[in-house]
Amino acid sequence: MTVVTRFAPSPTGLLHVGGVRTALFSWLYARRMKGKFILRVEDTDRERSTDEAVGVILEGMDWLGLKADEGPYYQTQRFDRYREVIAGMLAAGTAYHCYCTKQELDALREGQIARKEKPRYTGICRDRHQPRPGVSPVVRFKNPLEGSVVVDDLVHGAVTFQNTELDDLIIARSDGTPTYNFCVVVDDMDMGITHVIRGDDHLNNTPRQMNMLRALGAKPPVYAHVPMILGPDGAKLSKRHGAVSVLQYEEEGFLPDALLNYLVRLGWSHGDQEVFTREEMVAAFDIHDVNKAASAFNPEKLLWLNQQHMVRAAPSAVVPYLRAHLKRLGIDSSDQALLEGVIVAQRERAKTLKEMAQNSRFFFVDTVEIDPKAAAKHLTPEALALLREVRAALAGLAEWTPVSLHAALNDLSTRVGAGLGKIAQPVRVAVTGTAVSPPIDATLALLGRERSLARIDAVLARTPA
RNA sequence: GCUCCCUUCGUCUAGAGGCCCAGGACAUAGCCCUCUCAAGGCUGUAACACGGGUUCGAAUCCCGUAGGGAGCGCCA
Repeated sequence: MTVVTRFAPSPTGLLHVGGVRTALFSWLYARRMKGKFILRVEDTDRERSTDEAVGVILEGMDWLGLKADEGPYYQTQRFDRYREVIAGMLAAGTAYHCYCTKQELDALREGQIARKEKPRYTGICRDRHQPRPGVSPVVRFKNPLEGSVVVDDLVHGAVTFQNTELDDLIIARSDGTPTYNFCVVVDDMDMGITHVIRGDDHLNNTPRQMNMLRALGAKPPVYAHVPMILGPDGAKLSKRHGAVSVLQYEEEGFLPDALLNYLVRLGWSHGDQEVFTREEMVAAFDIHDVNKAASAFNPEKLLWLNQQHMVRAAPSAVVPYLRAHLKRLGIDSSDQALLEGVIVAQRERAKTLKEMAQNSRFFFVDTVEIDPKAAAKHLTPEALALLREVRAALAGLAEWTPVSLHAALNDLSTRVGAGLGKIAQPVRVAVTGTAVSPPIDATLALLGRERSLARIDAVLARTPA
């Protein structure tokens, strides 16, 4: 049997890391089992669904590289099918029209709550076959009155629910539109979903869905309810607690593989391994190994992983991402060799691509502005004197490579009896404008002879100190 | 209120009765390396929610308690 999984977000809010992780688990499981992964947009709530949210879902999945084998399907385009199924259920007697009014239901519910009972529909209309004038009915599913339902969950194990705890849920509103729990059932059935991987907030809905599936003569899929992701403070992820659009992580300079790597390790592990390539994740992932408990999102570890991925990835693979971030700073470079060189030089001192781009401006602009603080500290009269020596030593270099530059600076250091630090800092400030940069030999090499000497000259000429 | 789920260092986790006076990772502290900043290396601080059982022996099994979460909508 081929495994078919699905990711079924509703576009009523933004796609955040919680959703991304369930999408990732579904995607990984499908890849691992050589199955199929389907994207389905659950937009039956016409009121709250927005095109913007749909856009974020599509763009987000695309950025993450979680490619769907089928879809996106939209529930709003399947209304005819839902209506057909409902008609069939009404004919078969597994569903019935309910003429209770909202007011009556509210009163019923309030009474139950007042009596400290579980609020539920009591099935008044099960046997009322007569329409009530002026009331357009909803359609309810006729849930079994006895027995129990066992969800054999891949994460939680067997979970048993008594049918007496379940009531007859509405599957079609009075305006005829189908409701969520029903659409899910029809879709999962029609699309041949074999494994439903979703947030454990849906565990309580599962027995009803299984009952409906059985009423429709379909075999329920295997379920895996994965725990939720909490905010860094352990509170539920909400708009106030870091529940930002997944696209924000792109803007902040994260590599998609790093985010995925971070997310997969929330609730899942593979020995002591922390860093996974996408391929390694696919090879090692098993939904059976997912934990039951919710986990808190830790931004610091994400940052660390992002750097790990920047360091381990092939520089050429990082180039497009760095370019995108440089572009945001108004820098448009297509110098592949320079970009790769910058990545290698900077990746050990940046946690994000955004940070890397910011710290690398000086490699791409014509002239640099000298940070006054750095100048005050490192461009003292003595330092300028040394800088003049450096200028002379470098100007005569036959070749301009990290090795030759390093040798030249070392020679100068012993010749004038000053530590390398005394020599490197003024040069660094002169060519980068700041007191922080990659090793000075690597920096000079990447910058090239022309620009390096020009910047040193500019500083020497700048202040007639 | 009822039903269901969850509970190992600050955080993510390993652990499926003896290998655990609990291992790894992030963070944190110290040291080393060092041309800046990093990265890296080494060392340290730090956890089995609580209480009962079962057992020669429990983080691991059972039962409670406490705490957290979810569902109970003509929302998804």
